[in-house]
Amino acid sequence: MAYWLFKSEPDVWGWDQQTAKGAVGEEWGGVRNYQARNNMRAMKTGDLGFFYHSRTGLEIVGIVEVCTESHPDSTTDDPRWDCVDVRAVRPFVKPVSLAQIKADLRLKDMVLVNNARLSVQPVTDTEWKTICALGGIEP
DNA sequence: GCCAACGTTGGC
DNA sequence: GCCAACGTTGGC
Repeated sequence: MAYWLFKSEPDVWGWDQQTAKGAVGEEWGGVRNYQARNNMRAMKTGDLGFFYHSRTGLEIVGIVEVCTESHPDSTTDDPRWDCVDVRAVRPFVKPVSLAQIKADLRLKDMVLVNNARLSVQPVTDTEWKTICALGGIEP
């Protein structure tokens, strides 16, 4: 079981919209970056991910679960692009801000800190536990 | 809204 | 296969 982080601009697709999709979830389409796509191809059903609000918000707001493994992205005919479906699991009691993450030495190696532009990224077990604690929930 | 950092494209 | 030009992302 692996952990991930999904970025979205809340003006385009936010946590509230994700939550409204319920257990059915929603396709994480529109990704046009090979590294991000490869990360999605590596995902298994049941893997968990953080839901991060980029550009505005700049915080992790909740947890999603991969509910459908990699398949062709319906937002394009280009066969290069695949994506997974994710569903909302639970919100953080307290969102964890980028500033908080940057200030925490335990999180200094996070991809979020070191490769800000990658929109779908891996998260280590340790980072997962640390951030869940900061968010006020059990991992 | 700006712009630095990064990824992609395409001419050579 | 290099690299300049261009487009996009995302923090500030």
